[in-house]
Amino acid sequence: MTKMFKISLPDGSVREMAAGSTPADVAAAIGPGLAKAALAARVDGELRDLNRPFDGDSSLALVTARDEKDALELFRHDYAHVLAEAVQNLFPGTQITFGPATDDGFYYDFAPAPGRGPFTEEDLPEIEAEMRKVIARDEPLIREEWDRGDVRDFFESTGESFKAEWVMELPEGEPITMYRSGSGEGKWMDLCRGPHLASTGKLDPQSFKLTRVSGAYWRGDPKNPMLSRIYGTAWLNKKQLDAYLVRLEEAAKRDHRKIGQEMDLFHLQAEAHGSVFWHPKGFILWRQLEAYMRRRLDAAGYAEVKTPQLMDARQWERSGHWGKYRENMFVVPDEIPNVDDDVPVLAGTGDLMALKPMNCPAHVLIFKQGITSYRDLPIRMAEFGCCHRNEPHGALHGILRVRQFTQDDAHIFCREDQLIEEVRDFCDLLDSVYRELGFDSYAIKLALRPDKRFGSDAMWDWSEQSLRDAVKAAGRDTPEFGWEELPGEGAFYAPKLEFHLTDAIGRTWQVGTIQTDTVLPERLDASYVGEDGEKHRPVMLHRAILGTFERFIGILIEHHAGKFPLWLAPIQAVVATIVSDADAYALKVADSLRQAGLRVETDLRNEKINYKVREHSLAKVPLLLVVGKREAEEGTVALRRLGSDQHQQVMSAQDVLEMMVAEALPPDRR
RNA sequence: GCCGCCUUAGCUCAGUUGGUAGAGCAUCGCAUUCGUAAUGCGGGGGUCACAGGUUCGAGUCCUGUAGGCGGCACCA
Repeated sequence: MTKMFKISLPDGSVREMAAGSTPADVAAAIGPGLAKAALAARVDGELRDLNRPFDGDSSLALVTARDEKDALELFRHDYAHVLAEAVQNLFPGTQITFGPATDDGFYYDFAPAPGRGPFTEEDLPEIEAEMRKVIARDEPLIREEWDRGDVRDFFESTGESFKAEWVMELPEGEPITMYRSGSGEGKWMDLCRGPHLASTGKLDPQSFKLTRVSGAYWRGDPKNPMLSRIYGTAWLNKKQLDAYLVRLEEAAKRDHRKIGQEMDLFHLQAEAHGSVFWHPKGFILWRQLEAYMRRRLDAAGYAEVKTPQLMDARQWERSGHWGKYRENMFVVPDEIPNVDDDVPVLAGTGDLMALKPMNCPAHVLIFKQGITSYRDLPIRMAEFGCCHRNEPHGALHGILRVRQFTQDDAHIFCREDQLIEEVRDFCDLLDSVYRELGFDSYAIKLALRPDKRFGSDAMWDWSEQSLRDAVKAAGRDTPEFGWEELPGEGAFYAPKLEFHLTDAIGRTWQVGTIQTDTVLPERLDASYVGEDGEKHRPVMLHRAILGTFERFIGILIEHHAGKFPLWLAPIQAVVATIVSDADAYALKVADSLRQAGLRVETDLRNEKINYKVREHSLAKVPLLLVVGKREAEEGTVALRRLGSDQHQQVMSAQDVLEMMVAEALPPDRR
């Protein structure tokens, strides 16, 4: 008698199925519609192939396109598989490596065939066409379990050295899954954990698009060969794909680099590679933000300082930066000989100085002046510190990643027993600042000890745990905050809590941070006198909320798409005339607004009002005050808000002034 | 730093198989005084990123350099 398995379904019903049967059989037994719609199966919670037989009594949930998250993941993974097959069909000798699903699609990394360079964008249409052929052939994807050594032998025989290398690092003894496309011998094989759809024909040939190519190191290590990566995007249907492409185009319009130029906020140029030229309008954003942060820090018990740009290299040696951070530092000679001669710019000797890449050592030096009692702690020392870091050139990105930047930095010197509370207070302050600046959501990560580091493992254990505890105490170690731990990503002196915001096209950027450091106080011999009269080491918390003005303003520009709230807007209002008869009145109105501290310009040009409205709207000026003969006679203005097409509101000049003054208050002053 | 692509007027972009650079917007001048997203006419503006090379001739082909863009790696 055939052995039967009990398969329980989500609706609570149980089906008896013969051993050897599969989720596909269950779907077929329920109905042809479901059999057709089923993409994969969740068996006891694990996502599996539809045609993989049950191991025993199981719970089963069939996955269809309605389970959007699972379905997308399956489709994207399968597109990657089809991409690899298509590439090998077209370019024999190309080696396959890895090809996962991503947040918006998939990619696959290839080692180009000997004599052939990396793929270029010109190759993509041909590859897409071949992918559609593979889909049209509706090749079954068959899961097979292989022995590890057999997999290696197979890939060595087919010249797939990357796959052969990788498989030997998988755990020994466990069965390895291989997927075979098509039926007969010699069909396409890939080493893959799966699961996959039942066949390539389950994919929609119109719902994916290959988007770009790039280089990527084999296994992410620069010492390894560079592979050629092909990216694609894939969605459940063509409509979703099109919507995604439109969304990308829309997002590109918010790009801070584009808006920065359009609104004349800043520029970058090769002669100051990686440093920002702030134009008057852009610097208004900076000044507003700086004044806001200064008020918030004052209120939170910080004391502001200013420290040197350049310090003797020996000081950086003591702090450890010279040893661990040297390649990122700009070093300058203290003396240049023969200055009267026509010497090359770089001919320098004598002592070396370095531009500060961080403010922390200088703050420790201030801390060390005089004697600090335990009663003085915590000391919260803040600086809007301008730092220089010689970043890898390929890493620079608009004003989000630059070589000269100003941090809203501070260091909190405290006792161990004060640490949790300080971290928690910081998290609260940061949360309040982000919300006031319009960011309701952000992600929190804990970056753990890197390979290149100072300090004992015990110190790191303690530092990491203290940050973990503080986040837990603040109730922020939840998925809602994108909480995760990142092994190996900490600074060389301390683990970091990282606070991330997202740019227009969905890339995330670290902005805020707090780091528990016991290394630097030790290296620079900072101490306080405790209750017991003995010297003790303070804990040093490195922290920033905006991170840097450059990056934060860049994100702020993208977040608002250049349409800033009134308190930040570089030009808050333009008084525009309809006819020259109103010129004197327009100047008077503008002047009274300026006297009230508002940033106002006038537009008295001999142009039609339509033209002026269009121009100032495109310039994203929040308020347009239109005045003609009528307004001049009645002492009013016709107010038009950015984005409120057609609507205008006639108000007395005095009312507009009062309204604007109230609305232009920074969020902490309301 | 690594891989691919890109660099033409202030901005956005055309420029056929190599034959000596063009549009729109902006700017300047003139006219127009007009009620909520482009008034008309005219003028000026370019070592085609930079440096070499091939060629009778290079914006166009080749090499190198510097930036930029998208990734990788690195990191606020």
